[in-house]
Amino acid sequence: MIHRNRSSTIADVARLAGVSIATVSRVIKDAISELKFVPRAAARTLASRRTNTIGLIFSEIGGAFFPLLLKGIEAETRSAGYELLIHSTQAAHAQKRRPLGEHNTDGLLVFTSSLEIEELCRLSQINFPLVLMHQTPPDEMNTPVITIENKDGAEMLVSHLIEKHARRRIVYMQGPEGHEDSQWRERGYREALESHGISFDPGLVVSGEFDEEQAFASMRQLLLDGIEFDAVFSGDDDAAIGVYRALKMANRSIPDDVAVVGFDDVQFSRYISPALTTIRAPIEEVGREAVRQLIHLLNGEQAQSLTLMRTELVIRESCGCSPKEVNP
Amino acid sequence: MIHRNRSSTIADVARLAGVSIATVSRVIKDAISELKFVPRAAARTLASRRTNTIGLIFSEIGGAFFPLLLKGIEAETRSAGYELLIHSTQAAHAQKRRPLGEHNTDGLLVFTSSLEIEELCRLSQINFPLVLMHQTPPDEMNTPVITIENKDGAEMLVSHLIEKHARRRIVYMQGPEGHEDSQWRERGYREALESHGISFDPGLVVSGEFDEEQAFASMRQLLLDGIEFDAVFSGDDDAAIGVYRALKMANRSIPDDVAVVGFDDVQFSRYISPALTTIRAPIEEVGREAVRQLIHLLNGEQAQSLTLMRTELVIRESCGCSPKEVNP
DNA sequence: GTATACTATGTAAACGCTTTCTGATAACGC
DNA sequence: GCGTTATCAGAAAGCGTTTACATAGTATAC
Repeated sequence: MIHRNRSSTIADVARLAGVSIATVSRVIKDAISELKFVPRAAARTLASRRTNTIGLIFSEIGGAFFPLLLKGIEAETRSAGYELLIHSTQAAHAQKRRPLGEHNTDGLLVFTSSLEIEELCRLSQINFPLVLMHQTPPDEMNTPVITIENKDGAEMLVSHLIEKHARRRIVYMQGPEGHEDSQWRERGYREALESHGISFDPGLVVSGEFDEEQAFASMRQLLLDGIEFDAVFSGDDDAAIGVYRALKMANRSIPDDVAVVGFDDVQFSRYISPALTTIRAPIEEVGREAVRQLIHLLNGEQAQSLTLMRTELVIRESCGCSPKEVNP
Repeated sequence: MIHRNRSSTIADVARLAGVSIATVSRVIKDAISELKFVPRAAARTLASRRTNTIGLIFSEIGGAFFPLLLKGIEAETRSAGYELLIHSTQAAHAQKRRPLGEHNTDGLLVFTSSLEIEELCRLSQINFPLVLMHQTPPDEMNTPVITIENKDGAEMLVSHLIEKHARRRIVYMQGPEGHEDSQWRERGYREALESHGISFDPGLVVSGEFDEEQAFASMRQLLLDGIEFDAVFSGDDDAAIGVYRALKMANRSIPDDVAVVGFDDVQFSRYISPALTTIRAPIEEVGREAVRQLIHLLNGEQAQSLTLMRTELVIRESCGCSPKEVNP
């Protein structure tokens, strides 16, 4: 704020109104618009010990997933009267930068594993308000978590492939190592197989990293290796794009030769060809709910320790269902 | 030679301990990390009169456009050592909320018309560092602007439709009223027509609002009205989706009956069917550059008053070119 | 060996607001 | 009428840093 030239302070307002500074601080009603007075956030923060700001820590802003989450978070944060400071821990995890924390926010929203576990513990220990999204905290930490029904969703999806489309050799394209969403989805996948009497084949689990390119590469390899399969459960929709590309390149028809399903239902999923059958995750709502829980914490109220959002099967064409059954 | 027993400097300690000064210095650092000391941002801000924070004002976080822009902005902001405070002026424009400004940021990035013109002027008058994206400032304001070659892009696109695919009745689906990108694109559209001896028909300009639904509705109407056309230049890629839907519903083949082209080249553009021919706008780079210019301003240096980013024609299938010519 | 320039260190004054405290005045009960 | 309590301004004490200033100590030059 170097460039402010003689902008009015609370003292100016007090003088104009003929009252004390304290009065102005209390009764910030009149005289303010007169001088276009805007309280200096830093001074306020320093005195009141509240930043009035919520921090969001995220890993990758790129994907199709992020805008949905952010939209929910932004809207809810705003309507609660808070500011939003965002921080992405892209690539250089080792960056020296001081992360968001007690010094500049009232509370933190943390997505997946975008924050080192030790920093998480530190914040938790000093009782700093924290809400996790799509990540279970270590046992000793009692931090609210918002996540989605990954297992149920995956199970629905895979069961659909088995029951409606008679698929038996279903590839699971998993996400990044240790990614919780991916682990739960795999569990759902396995349970669906099991409950339909299909034995689990580790050779059908490949790495997709929730990333188009990686998914493409893994799919190519699978095809080159001559592994047989009649369906692919792509860990998320982004990876499904890579799967599509690899299959088309190999002249395998989707869904006739290989049925493909995704997870998340991001914007493009309905537009790709064939339209992707997937699981709709209430991503925006996850964001909103996370903020709500954090606000509870900020107000000293109790927060719900686990919020599990329902997921929903969205049937389109890539599983083998016909376009007619599809609603746009 | 220590005359008195006082005055132990870091060098004395070092000498006495038989280690280097650097070692002693490191000990101090250790003490800091030992106490997990993190300077309070507010106090720092108050004393130094710098927030070390850049503000971003945006209107709609939803679209496919936003993540790209944000990614560039976030990365560059971070690498310059600043924090990022984001604020969206969605829907309720009249919200009482105090916007980002002198009180909590060092400078502001403003996208399109997401900030009222009078607030813009106010900030400009108090010499507050400001950078505009995709929006020309009022004359008296000397604020740096980053924008893209909208006109050139549009002209390339339309010329391609005319020259390569012999289209003559080309619909322009414009963006929101007063949206600068849209205005320039229309100008490019008109110039392309003119330079090919095609007269401009106002009846072929319809409203798409850069929005899928609105584009869908306008397209339906056009079809119902029986207006003849053999191509559609959709103001942006989001709207192109709506155009696709309306045309498919009316059983018009893309690109045989109607060629469709978009603008922006967002993530899904290459995946929809047929793959969308469009203009690649360096959105992420716009974000980066905007931050760079703002940093210049913050450092008291001169900033470039206008940065015009080149756009590039991306030919896919929706214009009528064959898939073979396409690179993935 | 002294004068001078320079550096490191300590001290104290902002920074602009919130909040607690204090005294004065008003309202109230008996 | 007096004493007690509620009400309300104004005064003043922070809030946790930076920074300007003063001071002491050290190196450099003659």
